[in-house]
Amino acid sequence: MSVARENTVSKAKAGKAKGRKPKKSEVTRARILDAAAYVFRHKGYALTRLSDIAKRAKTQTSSIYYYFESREAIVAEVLKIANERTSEFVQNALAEVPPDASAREKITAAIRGHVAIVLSGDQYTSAHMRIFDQIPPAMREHFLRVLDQNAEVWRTLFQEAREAGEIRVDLDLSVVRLLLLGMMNWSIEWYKPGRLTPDELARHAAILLFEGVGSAAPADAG
Amino acid sequence: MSVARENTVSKAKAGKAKGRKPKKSEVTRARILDAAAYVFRHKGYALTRLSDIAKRAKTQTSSIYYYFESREAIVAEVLKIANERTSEFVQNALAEVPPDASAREKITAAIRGHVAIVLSGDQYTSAHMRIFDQIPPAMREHFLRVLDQNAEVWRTLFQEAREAGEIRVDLDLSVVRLLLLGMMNWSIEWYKPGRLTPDELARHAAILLFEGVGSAAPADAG
DNA sequence: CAGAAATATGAAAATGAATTCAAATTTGAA
DNA sequence: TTCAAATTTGAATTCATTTTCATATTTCTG
Repeated sequence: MSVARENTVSKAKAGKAKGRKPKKSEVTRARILDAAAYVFRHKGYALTRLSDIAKRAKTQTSSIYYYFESREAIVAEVLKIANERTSEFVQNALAEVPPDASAREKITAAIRGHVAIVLSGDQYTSAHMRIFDQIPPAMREHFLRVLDQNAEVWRTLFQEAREAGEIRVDLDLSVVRLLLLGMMNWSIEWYKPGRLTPDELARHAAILLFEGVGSAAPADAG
Repeated sequence: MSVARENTVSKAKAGKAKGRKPKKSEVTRARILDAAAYVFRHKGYALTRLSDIAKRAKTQTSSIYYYFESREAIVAEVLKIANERTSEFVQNALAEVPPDASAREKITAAIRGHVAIVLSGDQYTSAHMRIFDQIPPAMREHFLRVLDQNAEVWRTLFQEAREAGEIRVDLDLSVVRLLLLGMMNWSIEWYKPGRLTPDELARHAAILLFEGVGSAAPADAG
């Protein structure tokens, strides 16, 4: 029932390296990014001050400029990392289902992965959801393209499902995919940890997607 | 099958009055609000300048202060109107279904109403979606309460549906309701007029909700 | 442990926008 | 037509924040 995966989020890796000792500047840079993600997540783009970020990163506002060109550069980096993580989570979840699984099983796994990261409390992902449509147009443009690339996995999954006859033919695949993404992404607006686990939410979403809420209910809508 | 009603959105009514000649100041105030909604919708909260609003309303930045206390006061008014309209649309859609209709039919109608306003291009509603989580915490707090009140209609509908045995019992009603709202609200992020009508999108959402994509398409599906 | 490179700092400058205000203009009622 | 009230205006003011910069401190290497 539960997903065994080690799909967890760690601190921003300072430097691409695996075992190399991180340079001090890399650590600081990562600390600033973590702080930025946190503040952006909680305050939104408009209300976030460089000084808020500096405070949380235990440094000076002016020090930030040693690591980043500008405020925008920080935002861009946060969004980039968020995208990487989201895509990673979905990939990991997918990697766990056996290759011969049905398309429906794969999609269900992907849903669990996506919901997991969205609701993980990961600051980067949360920040992304929160600030995406607050950023300057040019940057938005850029990340829309990134987003669209990441959507490719989903497109493929739904395509497979249709070919396997698992999706009724009077529905538009794109619309279905986007509605599903909507359910999942919007959940960050209302989800509060405690009453409901992400996996349980994912189960609901999968049921809505594939079976609908009608039990053996009277379909008679005359 | 289609929404026969004249569920349309008009310019901000200047003054509560029905037939009274609108005072000039009321007209101007409404023009500023319309402009504000438009700019907020397109630029988001952070990037909207009072001067943008003024320009679009064909007035001066400083003139705005004759009508509104502050920037915040404008935002608050825009959100208030948006909430009124959304709730109105859903109510209207509901008013059309015969009282003895099944809960499922009512919910389907409500979905059409909600999607209709969300995708209507109405500046107020769009602005609401766009800026809601960018506004200052206190205001957010306030409007969350308003939102929750408006959600009451939906709660009631789902409750009815469950009592009528139209919703399988292993699902949490709140979760289902919120996932549905998510599908619909998120659609503003990706919907582009043209390829797909709001009614068609609503149909997809209703199918996901009640039947899922896996079911066979009914032979005679309108 | 010296000296260079890397990093951090606080103060000052630059920016950009919201808001205030006193005065000018327009409106509408008598 | 007149005059008070309503509305508009542009110029200051205020304010908060980003960014720059010259200098100080720390870290790392040899």
